[in-house]
Amino acid sequence: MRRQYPFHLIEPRWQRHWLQGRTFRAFDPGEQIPETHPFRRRHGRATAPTTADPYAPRYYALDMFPYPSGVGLHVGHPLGYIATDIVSRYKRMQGHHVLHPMGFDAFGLPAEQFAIEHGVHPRATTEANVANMVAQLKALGLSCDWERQLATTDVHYYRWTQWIFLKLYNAWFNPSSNKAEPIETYTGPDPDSVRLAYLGEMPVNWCPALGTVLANEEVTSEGLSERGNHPVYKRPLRQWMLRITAYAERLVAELDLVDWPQGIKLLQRNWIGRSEGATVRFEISALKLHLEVFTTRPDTLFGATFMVLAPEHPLVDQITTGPQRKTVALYRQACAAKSDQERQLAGEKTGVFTGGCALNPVNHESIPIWIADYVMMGYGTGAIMAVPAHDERDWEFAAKFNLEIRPVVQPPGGQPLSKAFTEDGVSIQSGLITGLPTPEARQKITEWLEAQGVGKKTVHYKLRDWLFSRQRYWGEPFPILHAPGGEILAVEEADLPVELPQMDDFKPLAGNSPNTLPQPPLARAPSSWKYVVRAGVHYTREFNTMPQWAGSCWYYLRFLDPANHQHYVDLDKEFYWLSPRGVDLYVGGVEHAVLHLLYARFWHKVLHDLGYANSPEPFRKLVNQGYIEAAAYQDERGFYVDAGKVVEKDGNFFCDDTPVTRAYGKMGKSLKNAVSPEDMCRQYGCDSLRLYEMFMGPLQQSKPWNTAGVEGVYRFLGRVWRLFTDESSVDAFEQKLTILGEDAAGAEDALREIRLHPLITNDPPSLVQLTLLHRTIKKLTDDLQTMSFNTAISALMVFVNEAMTWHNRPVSALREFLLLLAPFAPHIAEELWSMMGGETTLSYEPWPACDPRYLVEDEVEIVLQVNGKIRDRIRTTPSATEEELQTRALQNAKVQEFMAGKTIRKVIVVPGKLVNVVAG
RNA sequence: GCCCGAGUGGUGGAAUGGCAGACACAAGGGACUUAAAAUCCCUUGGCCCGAAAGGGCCGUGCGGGUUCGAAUCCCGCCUUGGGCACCA
Repeated sequence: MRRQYPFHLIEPRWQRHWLQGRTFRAFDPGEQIPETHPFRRRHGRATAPTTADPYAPRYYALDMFPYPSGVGLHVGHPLGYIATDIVSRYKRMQGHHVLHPMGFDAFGLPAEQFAIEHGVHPRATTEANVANMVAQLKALGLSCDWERQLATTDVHYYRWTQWIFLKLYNAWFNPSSNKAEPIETYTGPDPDSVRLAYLGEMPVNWCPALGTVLANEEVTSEGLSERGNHPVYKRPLRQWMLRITAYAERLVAELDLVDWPQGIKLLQRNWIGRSEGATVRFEISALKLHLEVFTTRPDTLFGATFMVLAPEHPLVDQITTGPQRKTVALYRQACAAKSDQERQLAGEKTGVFTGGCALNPVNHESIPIWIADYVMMGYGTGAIMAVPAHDERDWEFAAKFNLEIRPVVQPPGGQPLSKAFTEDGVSIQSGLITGLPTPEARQKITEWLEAQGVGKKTVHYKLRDWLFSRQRYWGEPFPILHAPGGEILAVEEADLPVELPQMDDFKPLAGNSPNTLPQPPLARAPSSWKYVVRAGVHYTREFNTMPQWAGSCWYYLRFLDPANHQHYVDLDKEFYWLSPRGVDLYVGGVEHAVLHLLYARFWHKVLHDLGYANSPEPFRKLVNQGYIEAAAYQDERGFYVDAGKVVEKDGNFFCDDTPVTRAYGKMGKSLKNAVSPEDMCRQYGCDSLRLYEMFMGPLQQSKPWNTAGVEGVYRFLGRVWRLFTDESSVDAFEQKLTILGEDAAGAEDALREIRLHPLITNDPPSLVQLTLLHRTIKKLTDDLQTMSFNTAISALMVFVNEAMTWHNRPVSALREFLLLLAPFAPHIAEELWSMMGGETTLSYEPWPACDPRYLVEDEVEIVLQVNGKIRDRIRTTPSATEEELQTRALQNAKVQEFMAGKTIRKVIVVPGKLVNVVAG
């Protein structure tokens, strides 16, 4: 296949030019700008010509940074990077100061697993992988400020991750001010009980196969680890927790401040799971005890005919009466033996009676107390009042164990209940709230409970505190020391970082038994690291490490000031780039909806409360790119075969002559259908790759990769090349290349011998040419605003297809076109720009302005309809009045033909568009 | 089970109340060429009438509705992707 244009010379040349010229350096306010930098010509101020105009609008475009995995990138990864790069380049041309950084989320399981598999230290593999991926990313021509590159594993980075942890440890959430404050402002008896980072002994998700505990967010709904699908067990362990629940309310409410897809907001809201209700106190007079339950339907209290406790509830032993002890003990044992997964498979309800009874506070009836595993210890108080008439689960339980079902809410129709009625209705048989509709009943009974001192209005959340420690080597060490007596001492800020010790054996101790206990690898670290003396006391370091999410919680802040050794980020820079509402554009996969995005918002809010960040939210606008899918092929055994080896014959697929079946899935290693960006760049050039990824369809949508589809945009760039260049000089150049060798030293110089197309002239563009140009400018500007890259590229194609037929090619129009093309295909645009006499780079050239004069049309086509069906079209001036249009429509032969024999009932005229004659 | 999103030619998609299928891919035909590649031109949703020019009918997952007019709005269903799942 003949090469469309010499991208293999053009692309490296401009990538080198940008890098060496520091073209995409994001200058901070006050920073010295080199004399010759194109940024200076655009943004240098007359009064302070050497620094950037601090008042120019700034723009922060960010990608979710990648893991530096050993297999590198496939063409699915750059989708978002290309999108933010196009926006960055566009914003730069619009006069914004653009910050577009890139970094690596290098701690955590994948990097460590890779290191274990290859028997090398994770530091070494991480560094090699980062270097490889940087090269891959640079080859895409991203306009990143590489001087800000960082990795979460850099000591100078994780030092500040540890510093933020100390801030969390030394802070508490003050409910009266509704924000985090330094722990010193806490006046209660036990500061350790309110810290935002605390050691808690609680049932956690223990995954023996991974040798570590996991956060709730890392466990799937099947009770398996999100990474690797290993079984997970609940075990009570003493672990570091972050008090994210203190922020539950703000994490829900302040979603209103950000411009995110509704779906993502909904996912977060559902995960946080706010529900309003009441806590109600049930006395157990015989034992001088009481039980608290949480209910969202306090209006159904009069229908509570029994109570149910979680099997693990701490009061079960006291409540259980003699004759029931054996049954209860057996049932509790059976429950404990079940994994989360088994317990979630909701089969028939099980449970046993404890023998105890409690008093319903509203009517002082004595009701039996049961235990059942459909009540979870982890939500509410671990105990419920059961109202079988109005709760499906309670109904099922009552039906099975023959307990009373007492309706207390009348459905609108009033028919007798055949199943639980859970909607709103009118209270009946309910004392003081009888006759009230549900919302009022709920409010009135809550007030009554509060007045009686037996209950209060309560808000509950599904969100649990964040389990923050891992029994892994490759993570940030905690800046925490343990005294022999168990007291905790935080490492002084001045003593940070706590460096990860050099170790040869860093493998986690994995096991198959759920009863193996976590053993952090750092417990095997050298004694010199493990033991610390402070003020004569011998301390042991914390052996757990932080989870992968820690580093990604704040990297967008460190990009603002990556080399600062005094502060985690300079507050003035933070204010400049992030105020008032955070990163301007954040693009990444939807899979981080409740993990990274929730954690990062939490940290940001703490930093904000403590005065270390100005904005209340980290990410103002979020866009989720879709997945790139690709055909994947399975053989008879169901194993995936290398998609690159599959051939199609008459609609069937074969790999090495054995038949295989086709399916579509997310591109990646596991489906053996990855396509590498390098292959694409080698064959078509990265401008084509960029263009194709954007041309495939809307960014947010998942779509299948089709390598053949690249041909279309590649041909388009070939046409662009031929629009500008003289054919005979290109032929001469190609011949010279053949003689010199493709990559010979002189090859790049030979590029300069290519002349402009002879039809390119300095003549002013014609009206037709200007009309096309300005329509294209309008379309591109609108589409970039909404990130509709696919239709923007289509408009560029329309322009070129049209311009190829022109008899002259006016310089001014072509230059404007290049500026429109530049964000999408920057290399070819730069090359042609310089051929057209441009100096240095077009990156800071002003974005073309659309002149509305050229958008007005002197003639429009009007559609003529009869009863909604198109019968003819007429051409007319855009200013034609409704009357004129109506007259012309009614006189139209085709219209009359279809109206024949009918009477006109109505005529609808939409000026500039259509006339619809309604006849019958 | 509940909550979101999607469903348009052979394919990716465009059109978000006013011309369905922009722009591409693939396919077919032609020009150029010794040949190929590349390039350029033409055809390309289905069915029907016509020798042709041209014309008609149907068509945006399915069924209903609102409207002069619906791919687009509303109701019900089907398929599919994702999230949650005994959350009191």
